[in-house]
Amino acid sequence: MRLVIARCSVDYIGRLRAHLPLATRLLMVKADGSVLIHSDGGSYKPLNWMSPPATLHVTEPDEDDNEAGVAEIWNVQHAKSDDRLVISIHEHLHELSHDLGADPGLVKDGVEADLQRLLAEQIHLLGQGCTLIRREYMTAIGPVDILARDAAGRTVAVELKRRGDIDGVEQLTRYLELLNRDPLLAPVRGVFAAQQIKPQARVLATDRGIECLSLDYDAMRGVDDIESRLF
Amino acid sequence: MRLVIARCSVDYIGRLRAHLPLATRLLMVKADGSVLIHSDGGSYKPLNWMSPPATLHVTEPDEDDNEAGVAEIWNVQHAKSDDRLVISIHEHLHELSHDLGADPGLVKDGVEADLQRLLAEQIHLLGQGCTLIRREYMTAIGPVDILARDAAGRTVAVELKRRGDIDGVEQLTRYLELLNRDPLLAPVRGVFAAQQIKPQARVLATDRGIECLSLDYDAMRGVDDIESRLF
DNA sequence: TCGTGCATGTCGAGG
DNA sequence: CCTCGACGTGCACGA
Repeated sequence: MRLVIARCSVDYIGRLRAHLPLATRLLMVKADGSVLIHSDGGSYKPLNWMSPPATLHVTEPDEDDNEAGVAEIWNVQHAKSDDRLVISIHEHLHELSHDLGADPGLVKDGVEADLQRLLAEQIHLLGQGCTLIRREYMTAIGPVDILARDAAGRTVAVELKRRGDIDGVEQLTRYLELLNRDPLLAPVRGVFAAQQIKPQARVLATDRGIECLSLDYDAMRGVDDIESRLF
Repeated sequence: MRLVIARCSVDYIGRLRAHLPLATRLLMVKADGSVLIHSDGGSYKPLNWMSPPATLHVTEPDEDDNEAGVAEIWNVQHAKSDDRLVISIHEHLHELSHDLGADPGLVKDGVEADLQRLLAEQIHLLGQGCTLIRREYMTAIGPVDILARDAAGRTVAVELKRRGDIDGVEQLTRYLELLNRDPLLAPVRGVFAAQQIKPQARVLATDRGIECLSLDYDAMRGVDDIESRLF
């Protein structure tokens, strides 16, 4: 990785066009040829960037550029598209290079997949006597997160979200509409399950006869840990 | 901005939990307290990060940490939530600080507005004899991208997307429902226009009697260029 | 390789 | 403040 602090202007030409006026910024060149241009604020998104794989080609400024104070031009060309980044460097302030090597990568815990696994294992949270039919039950308009059968033998379709919002209720509504056309499954109950369910989503779900289920992830993981320790 | 190359491990506890095993990485501390942890690959998204506003508090390692080889611990606490990043620094390899100042920001040119302008200008793409009523036709629930009249005199509501997926069909459905209550406009045809339309969105649209229209942006821009050259 | 859905999404506009 | 929609979305996973 190569880090350069420089006064520069930047132009991106590709899926759209974008321009950064002259200012002091951090240029980060990664081992795979990707380039990030960061300011001293904002979130993790760079002001501008080039995705890998890309190649960096440094050229001398032409007469006009030279007159404008450009010392060096970086042409960053994406390897698989016409996307191009042109960095006009006016002043080179700092430089630092270091080989970081490969990274072991991030280990995540608590994304929707974890929540789905836990709910499938603790399917009784849907109600006494519920049994799992399957996770990721495929339909023409996408997979239903969890399909189960309740104590009375009715099919239950579960839409699972980390944060329950209106669009999640819409999604479940579409699934229910489709599933209820299948005589082997109908009638199908809907359950909207999430760690947090927004009031508006709860109102909409209730209005459509969809049950809301708040999930306590820490408690569910606690149960999972205890079960794991038994084996 | 402060840049540190260090051998470190990282733990994030917040909306989820995430862990980065010990490795050499770039730590970027911005002026607003945000922190980014980058490896030497991947795209612009850091391995882990803390959004602003946040505060960095450096503490000495306790006995266990010391034994494990930790030299220094960075506690990064988000100012408005419980999100927390703990960076255990084993080895400090490089350091570089520089005040970048405020950035003038990115100037973007021509994205979604272009597609809408082009379709309005080439309204015949909706079908022979179509005429434009207006762009951004306002309704109580938001603006319809394009409203037109077809050769048979029927109103046509167009929802325009760069990438057409189910959400766009839902949006157009809401507009059609509303527009069809207006006796001056009803009956209103729906056209879902996008550069690419996903199969599931196409299924849903067709099921609801909404026509799908794939747009060739390059061709449309080409026509635009030719027309421009005539004047 | 391509398509699909999630994301600690981020970001900006508008009510 | 919150909601909604766009994004050069990125990203992992499955067909």
